[in-house]
Amino acid sequence: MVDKAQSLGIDLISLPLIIEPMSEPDRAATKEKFLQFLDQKNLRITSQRRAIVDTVFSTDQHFTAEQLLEWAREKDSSVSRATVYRTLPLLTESGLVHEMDFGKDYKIYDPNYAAHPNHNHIICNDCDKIVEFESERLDALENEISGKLGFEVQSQQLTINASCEEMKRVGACKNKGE
Amino acid sequence: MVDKAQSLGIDLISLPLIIEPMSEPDRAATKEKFLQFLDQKNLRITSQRRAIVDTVFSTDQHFTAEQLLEWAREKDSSVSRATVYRTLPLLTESGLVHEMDFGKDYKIYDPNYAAHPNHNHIICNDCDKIVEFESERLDALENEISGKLGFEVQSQQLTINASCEEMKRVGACKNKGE
DNA sequence: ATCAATGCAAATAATTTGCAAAAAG
DNA sequence: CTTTTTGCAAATTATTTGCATTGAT
Repeated sequence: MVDKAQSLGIDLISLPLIIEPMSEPDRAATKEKFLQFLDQKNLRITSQRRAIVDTVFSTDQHFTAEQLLEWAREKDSSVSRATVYRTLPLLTESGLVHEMDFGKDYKIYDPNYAAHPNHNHIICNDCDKIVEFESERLDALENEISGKLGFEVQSQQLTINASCEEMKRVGACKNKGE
Repeated sequence: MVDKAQSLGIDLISLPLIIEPMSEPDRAATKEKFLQFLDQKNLRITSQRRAIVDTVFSTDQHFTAEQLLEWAREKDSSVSRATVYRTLPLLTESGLVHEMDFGKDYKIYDPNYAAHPNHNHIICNDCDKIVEFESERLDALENEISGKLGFEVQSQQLTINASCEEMKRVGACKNKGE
């Protein structure tokens, strides 16, 4: 996508981009990285961990701990809630999954940071849909601001709560129902 | 501060600004707004609510529910934890205090949104100090990005986790210990 | 064999809530 | 007086943890 746009002479720097879903090979490669991460820490690859990891990297969807438990149990019914909660910190520590808090009473996990380490979220207040996007201009501005204030950015999270313009015009959100 | 900079010909749009603490009169006016908010909802101004509200708008510091309880009890020892937890949603609903989640297991409340509705936070990983700043360029970029993606911004939160450059050079964080 | 990892069930901790008594208007 | 608000203590809920057992290497 980037190559195509560049060949067309489009100025990508000025474009905010909705991020593409990770491809299956990308997800498989990310899973492999996580297995290596476990190996480096001399952690064992149990059948339960394998079920959890397979689940996490089989989707580009956000998920909660409870959803992960449910999905992982479809692959291996012996997976317990405790093991899910013990595995999630390993996933976030590896940097391949990010933990997010959108003000609900549960955490949300995002497996798309491996491919898009600086992406951000717009949450539609009408349909609760979450759109992921990245913007190089935004990254640059954050670096500039932080530098002027005497800091160096290590990570950042921007969440924009928004309404669909469609909703206001037509009275219904085009994203509704997904 | 803004006027001074403008008279000097400084381009404020390009400057990220660390926000100034709210002045005592500003805080008093904000408290008044909240009392009006209670009145509009036909809610009673009890001695406990008065102690809580006096506490909240006597500072520009962030606080937790537990801290608010402790501080409010210094003004009125009859304030209970339940009343604090029942009053916090009123404060956030009024828009004069914002609830924030920085990944800890408790919420943090910020009374500075009345004066600076779009401000953001840089958290120093070395000393945990939180710096509040605002940037019109950032606001403009967020609006532009949202618009291109078909949304209209309603609110936003940007948190930058950063390290002090001072820390890296000198090995100690100049903000440490506050 | 050895030691990490598991499931279970109990523990934690922030926040919420039912209820009878107290207080605001 | 009437209705809201309170404190208390019990409940809730996501997450964490102790421990005896199981399983990976």
